[in-house]
Amino acid sequence: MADSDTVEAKGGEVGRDFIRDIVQADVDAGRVSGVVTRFPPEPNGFLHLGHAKSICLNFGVANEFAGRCHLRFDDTNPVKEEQLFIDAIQRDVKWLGFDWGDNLHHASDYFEQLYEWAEHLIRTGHAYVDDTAADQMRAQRGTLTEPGQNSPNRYRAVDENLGRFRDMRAGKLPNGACVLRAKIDMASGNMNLRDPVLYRILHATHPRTGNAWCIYPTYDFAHGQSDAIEGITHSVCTLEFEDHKPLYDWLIEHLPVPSRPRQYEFARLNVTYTVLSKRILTTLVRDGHVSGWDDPRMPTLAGIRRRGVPAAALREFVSRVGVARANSMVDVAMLDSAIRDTLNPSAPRRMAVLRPLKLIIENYPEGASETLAAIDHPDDPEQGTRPITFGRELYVEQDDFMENPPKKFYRLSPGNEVRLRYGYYVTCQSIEKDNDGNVTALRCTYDPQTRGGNAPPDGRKVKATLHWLAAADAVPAEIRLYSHLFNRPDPGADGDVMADLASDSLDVLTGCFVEPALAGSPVGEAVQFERTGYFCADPDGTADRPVFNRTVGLRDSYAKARV
RNA sequence: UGGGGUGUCGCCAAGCGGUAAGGCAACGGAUUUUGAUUCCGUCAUACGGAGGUUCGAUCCCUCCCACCCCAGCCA
Repeated sequence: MADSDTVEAKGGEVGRDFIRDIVQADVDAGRVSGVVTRFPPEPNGFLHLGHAKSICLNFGVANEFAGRCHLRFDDTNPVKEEQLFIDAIQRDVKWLGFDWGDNLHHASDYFEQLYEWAEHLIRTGHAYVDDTAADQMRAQRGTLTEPGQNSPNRYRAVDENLGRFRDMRAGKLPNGACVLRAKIDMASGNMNLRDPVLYRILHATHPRTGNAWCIYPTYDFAHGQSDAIEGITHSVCTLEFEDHKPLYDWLIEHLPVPSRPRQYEFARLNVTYTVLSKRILTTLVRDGHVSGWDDPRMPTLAGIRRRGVPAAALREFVSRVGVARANSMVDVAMLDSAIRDTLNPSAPRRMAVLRPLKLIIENYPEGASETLAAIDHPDDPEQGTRPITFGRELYVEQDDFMENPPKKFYRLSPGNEVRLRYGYYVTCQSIEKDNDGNVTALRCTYDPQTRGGNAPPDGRKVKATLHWLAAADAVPAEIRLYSHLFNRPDPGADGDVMADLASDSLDVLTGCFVEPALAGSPVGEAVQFERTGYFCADPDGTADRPVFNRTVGLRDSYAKARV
């Protein structure tokens, strides 16, 4: 894992938001003796950018108020959950820089207690077993504008309910035979209060409890009670659970739970050109549109990490986005900006040529070469320098040459002089072409008085400085360029998300060269390829053939002006 | 005449009755051996709309409009 720094180690100021204001007010008023939050993922997929917002919020608040944040797996639906996801989630939360300490919990840890509380509800007349078939139950629930109807089983005797519920637990009934329902109000305007299901029969193997259970609590019955058991003071979730709060509170009030947690909701994160829906991300992986959950184009923490984004950049992004209750769509440019701002101060500079064009220096002695010094970081002299080789045959970027340049093209063109960074001034004298008219090489001359890239005695200036590599020791590499997975800012707005999948989100360049210093780059460690972008080695690479991922490009005002 | 939310600059987002923070983007300009970085500067007489209360309203009230969520034995 490339990024092991923790939030504590980073320090930094945190913005204010309505959640923090509520917590602060509760602390000030003495309503809570300590702040306890929780991040409660269901282990049915990988964590993504949206989860990062929740993680930073929950762990962040706990840290700021010297409280604690639990990692709790909301594992109440065994048919969707897997150990693979449980492991990945823990890895990703740690990578993001947060530590739950001893507070790793699972809703499944509370199955026995939850079961007892379900019986409590039955005994107090607040819950009943309903044998109504699922489709009929749906019909009886009414619609958004019409009230529902009471189930014929609603007034079964307590003893009968208890016996039936125990039969459910004992495995005497098949899936779907019946459910346990809370007895609330079938006419409520809030659908969640129309006798919600608390338990269903699921003959399935659970990743943690195995076959110990064949009935499982629903989210509504498990979540608030788990919060109460753990002493959560502020149960923060996303807006779509707002309608569940009355049920959350109802259950807490009708059960002998040990504490009184409160639920608060914030708007989930949306980012342009990406999708943060577990259902769709799962489809992308399952149908092979990406190489896996950690494909660098994926908005998953695993994918983002593999692309080379440091955890600190994600935290910075989340902090810039803020926390509010208004649905919004954040410009992905904000993420790119946070990544650049995080990487720029420290990423070592290197040279790499993505699309090589041979450059031959006619007046440089054949067979000769020399070693020059390249600065590792222009703003951080502490990083020092590294030796680079200069010779008669070099590679420069195809984009840095134009035979017939437009007005503001400062780079190489016939007759034009440029600086080769840390090398020499060179002037293009002529070009070589193949039979198809493609430029195959540039023939140049160099000025020996500009060694190191310094201006010559006559004070001549050049308008461009190019990156380059000596053909003699350039290391062949594969470089993968990624762009948005979707080709519109609001994928799926027209209905079919898959129809908006971009066909060109992955660009694999195979004839690339990188400087020798890059040969053994540790996987995931950020470097800046000068004038190109931030990159990191991908695990797919080998010692003699490294593979690099572009994390994010550099700002390019020339490219922008060009279009 | 179902319930619950939200509407402040192109995109996020502060603001909590006293005269519109900040970030991203954009656009100028300076410095620059990365057309990068950095640095300066520009960018809401205006807070969904209409009324009202007030000396004064983005902040309070009323009505209206738009958008989001809810009818899983998913979370």
